[in-house]
Order: sequence, then structure tokens, then C-alpha cells
Amino acid sequence: MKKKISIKDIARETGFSMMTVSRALSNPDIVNKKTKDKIDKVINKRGYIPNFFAGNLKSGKSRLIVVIIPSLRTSIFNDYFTGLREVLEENKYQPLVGITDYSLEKEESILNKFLGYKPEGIIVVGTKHTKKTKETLLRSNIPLIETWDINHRPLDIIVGFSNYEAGYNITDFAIKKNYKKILFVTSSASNMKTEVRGRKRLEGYVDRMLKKNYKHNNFQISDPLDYKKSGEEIFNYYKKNRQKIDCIITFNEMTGLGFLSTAIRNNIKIPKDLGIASIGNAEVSNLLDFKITTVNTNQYEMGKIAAIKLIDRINNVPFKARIFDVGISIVKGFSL
Amino acid sequence: MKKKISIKDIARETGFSMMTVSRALSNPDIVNKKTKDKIDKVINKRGYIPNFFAGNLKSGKSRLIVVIIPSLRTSIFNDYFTGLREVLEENKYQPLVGITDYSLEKEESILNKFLGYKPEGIIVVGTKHTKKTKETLLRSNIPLIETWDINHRPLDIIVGFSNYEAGYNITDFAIKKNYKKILFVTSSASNMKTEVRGRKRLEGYVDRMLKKNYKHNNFQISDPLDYKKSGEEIFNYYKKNRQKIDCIITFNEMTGLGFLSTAIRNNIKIPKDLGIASIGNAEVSNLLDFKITTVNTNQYEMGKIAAIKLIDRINNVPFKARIFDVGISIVKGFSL
DNA sequence: ATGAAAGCGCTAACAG
DNA sequence: CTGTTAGCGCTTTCAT
Repeated sequence: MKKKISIKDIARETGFSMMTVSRALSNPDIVNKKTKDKIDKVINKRGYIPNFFAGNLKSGKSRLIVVIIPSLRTSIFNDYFTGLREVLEENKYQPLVGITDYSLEKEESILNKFLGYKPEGIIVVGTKHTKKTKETLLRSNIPLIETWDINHRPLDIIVGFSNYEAGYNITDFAIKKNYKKILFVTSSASNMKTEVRGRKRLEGYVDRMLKKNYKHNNFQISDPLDYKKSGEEIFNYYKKNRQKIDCIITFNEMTGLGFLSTAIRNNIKIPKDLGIASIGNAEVSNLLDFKITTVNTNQYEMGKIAAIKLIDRINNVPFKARIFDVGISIVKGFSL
Repeated sequence: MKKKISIKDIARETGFSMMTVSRALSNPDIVNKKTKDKIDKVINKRGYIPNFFAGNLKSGKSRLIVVIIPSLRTSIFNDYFTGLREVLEENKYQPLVGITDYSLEKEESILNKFLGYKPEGIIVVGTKHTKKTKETLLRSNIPLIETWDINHRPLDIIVGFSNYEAGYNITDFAIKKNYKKILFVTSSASNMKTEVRGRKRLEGYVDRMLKKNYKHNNFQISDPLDYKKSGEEIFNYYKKNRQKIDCIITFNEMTGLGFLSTAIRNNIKIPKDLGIASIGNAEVSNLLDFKITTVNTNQYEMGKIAAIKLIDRINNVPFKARIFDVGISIVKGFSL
């Protein structure tokens, strides 16, 4: 094993003290130019890399931000994470990513582990957490951003949009296009308390339908992560209930795309015989030539704003509101 | 600001020494059961979370693994990363993720930064690095896995597949299906030394075509990340050259899917009038009802194996080979 | 089974 | 502009 080189070695070799070397690295301006050059030369020659932990231990600043996400395999969280990451990196923060696979228990254990890294901030998806998670979060006293749903009391700060409004607005859009027999598709998980976002979207749909005295109707897919299977399930249901359905709205965009692909391959005339819309803004939908009408939930921007708000919070920038609505907008595709 | 609680506080409150508290946490078996219970109780009550840095500083073990990836927005790297992450987590390692956006220079700077976290291992995508990156990697003396392409001399260990073979095999598959006028699509970036993988795929295609004395033909898309635009570019080229093309193979799967979507919407008869195939295994292609014939590059498994090999290496498990080929396989869709 | 001393590599605070 | 001292919070080592 090669001997590890520390700041001490650089100090010895340059003839300066450890402190001068330290300053040359973190605060070059206050060091004599010549001194700095000499130190730099030796550092380069030796390939010295400062031990991040040691510095952090003393200074108390880790520049680490905990980011907790349900999944990275869904493009929607990917966009969100990309937004986060870009802003964090610009500000020299390093994200520490934890994936919950949609489990609140896993969120709890990840959080516990990550708190040991002494993060300067935390960003989580969702406003629903276990009781213990909430306690830990509150007790830790670390700046915190909850995201993706604004209809809750924030533990600290919330950046998100209204899932209810998303469901309401897309239904409204379909109604105005003269569709009347609109089916709303959710996942069976939307019944459970973990999947609040899907449930809120459904509620928005139901309320809009009730206002028109239209009959509301909810179909549940079995596996929200298997879009192809979902597409087939929805299609089978549609075949059996053609008379009762002239439009289908799915609670998320990939499910919508899954169904759209099945419908196209089965030669359904879209949007004439059947309108299709969804909620969320799947990157692939825009990238392929199957642009579905959907609600853009601005996840990339949401990620950016969440990171900005967190950094403001860390820097004690005064703020008025605790809830930031990044808004939603309907993106027209060919499907409705 | 709330006072931070350290192991010292727990020691004081339980009446035991810091060392006993430390052992109760990291090595519970050698501590008296009653002692441990008492300590646990106080730890829970106070919400004490061990400072990860301090422990690591002394022990020298960070349990951090640097993972450097070109992008997370492509499902292909996502699958790969998921494989990595699962194995690392099972083994109590924490991935530290760096995104290069396909830039070797960014890879270099990320690496330099991350080395300060004293990782126990490094996993990078690709075998092409800047000279300085190579030096740093070698000098750091940290177990290293390079992935995604086996046709190189490994710096330490390589886990990947042959991109050349992928191009060769899919072309072979098309030829055996009696296609003769096969167009291969790459990105303009495939000319540059950064995008070795695309170039190798093209080489495989060319060699297979030459063996049959078929004319090889390469079309380059302008923006490899805009699949819809790529789809249109390829489609326009196809329209103008219908007579010369009976099959199109794209160097990556999303580009193939982009083109497939355009072709379907333009009522091209697939695979009768035109065969379409690609390389790579885009998750979405399987999830939607547009399964394209493609080369499965086993990225999820590759991630898993890369992580396993790295952990073996860290644990000084003796190994014979330095290159591990995870292999490729053709996945039949409807498109060819 | 438990404790005391030492020190990991760095930087804050103070000194000059 | 540079140096000295002390100590961040933990674990290793040695002792009991």
C-alpha cells in the first residue's frame, strides 16, 4: 500500500506550515503569490487530494445535501433530479441520493443513515412521511424542502404543485373539448395512504365531473410500473365498455403512454373515437412522435426551485411564504 | 441553534465511557446486554446520530463508492445504475454519483473532487479517459472498474460487452432475415474520440456487410439526445432514398424508437417494407407496445456484476481475469 | 466487559 | 502574509 499523503507532507516539502498550505487551497487570495505557486507545484507533483472528511469535521460544513427520491427509473423523477442537481452543483453542493422505491419505511431508514453525513439540507419527495421520519426531520433542525404536493402543512418549506388542480384542470380541458364519458385511471396503490398524489388527482377529476353532473368512473390498474401491462388492462376494459367511454385520462403519463401505444397498435382512432390524456410530463412522450395531451407538472423547474429555496434557507435569506406553487400547465398533444 | 449531541453526551448520560457507547453501536455483541439496552434507550431518547465523518477519519473506511456516469436521463444508464446501486446497498456501500454529461473533462474534475471523499472503490463508464484522469486513477491506487466496453486494456478491471460484436451481430441478424440494403445510423459524435462506443458498433456493422459484399451506408443524426428530431431526420433521409434502403439499424435504442414512432405515424409497413432494429435495450421499448428488435446489452446485469467485481476487489478476493464480458443477446420485437 | 489515552487530517482562532 | 495551538467526534490500541 502506497503511503497516503496529507497536508503535513506538503507542508514539510514546501517548507511552509500546514496552515499556509490549507489557506493556499481554500483561500488562495490571502497567500503570497510565490508561496502559492510553490505549494501548487508540490501538490501537483505529489497528487495530493485534501481529505474532505477531516476538513468538514473541523469546519462543520459538509456541503452535502440529502436528496430522497422514490425512483430514478421514471423519467419524471429524473427530470426533477436533474433540475436539483444542476442548481446544487452550481452552488458547490454535493447531492447524496437515496432511493425509497416508494416506501415510507425505506425513506425513514435512508434518512437516519444519511443524517450521519451531517448534510446541510434535505430535499424529499412528498409530504407524507412516517411519524418517526417527521420527528427526526424536525429534531435534526436541518433546512428541509418537501416537494411535489402543496396541499399539506409544511414541516419547513414546500415546493410543488397541486395534484388536485392537475386532475381538475385536465378533466376540465376534456370537458371543454366536448368529451362527456370520461374514465379516470389510477393505480390500486392510490387507495393507500402512501400514494397521496394519485388520490388527489382523482379527487380533482371527480369534483369536475360532479359539477357537470357527469358520471365519474375510476378504473384501477394492477401494477403502476408495468406500463405495457397497464395499457393492455385499460384497453381490455375499454373494449368491454366502449359505449360508456369517450375519453380516458390516466393519473400518470407513462401509464397514459402505455395505453396510447396499445390503442394505436389496435387502430383506435385518436382523438376522434377516443380522447386520451394524462397527468405528468413524460420526457419520452415529447421525444417520440406520440405526443400525448397531458398536464405539465414542471418537474425540472420544480427541482431547480426546490434547490434554490433550500440554498436560500441555508443562507438564512428571509422568506415570506412557506409554500411555493410552481404551477401546472396543459400541454396539447394529438391525443385530445 | 440546538446543541449537537455527540457520543460524549450519550456516554455522560448513561454513565459509561465513550468507548462502550461506540462499541454498543458498531459491535454490539461484545457489550453486556443490559449495558447495550441502557445505551440504546438514551440514544433513542436523544435522537443521537453518529457523525459518519469522524468515525471514518479514524478508521479510514468510508464505505463510499464513486460512480461516474455520462447521464441519468437515459434509461439505459438508469438500468445500469440501478444494478450497481442494488448490489452496493446490499453490501452497505454508499454510491457517490457524478454525472459527466458525456464530457471527459468533466469526468476528470468530478474524479478529483470525489477522491477527497476517500472512496473505497470507483466505477466509471467507458474505457476512454483523459491522460490526467488515467494518471489520477492509477496513482490513487483505489480499486477501479471500467464498464461498457471490453475492447481496451484495463486500467484495473473491466466489466462490459463488445460494442463491435453488438453492431456485427444485429447486422448479421438482419442479413439472415434477408435484408440486403441496410442503413446504419450513428450520431455525428461517433466520429469523435469521446464516443468510442458508437464507432465500434458501426465498425461491426461495416465488417459484416463487407463479408457479404453488401454496400454499407452510414447516416448521421445531428443531435443524439433529441430522439424525435432524429426520427424525423432519418425518416426524411429514408423518404429520399427508399430504393436504396430496406432496413435501418440505429446505433442506440432511443434513436431507433424515435424513428420507429415516426415511421408508424407515417404508416410505413414494418417490418414488411422496412425493417428496423437498434442496439441497446431501452426500458420504454419493452414497456410500451412498440417493441423494437434490438441488441440487449444487459446493462442492469452489467451494473450488478461491476459492483460485485469491485467489492471482490476491495476484499482482495483473488481473480484470474481482468476483463469480464457480460455478453449480448438479440431481443426480437415486431420491427424486424 | 469496559475504560483511558492518543490521534486520524484538517481548520478556527488567535498571534505575530 | 504566515505560524502555533487546540480540538472537531470518533475509533484504534492498549490496559484493566
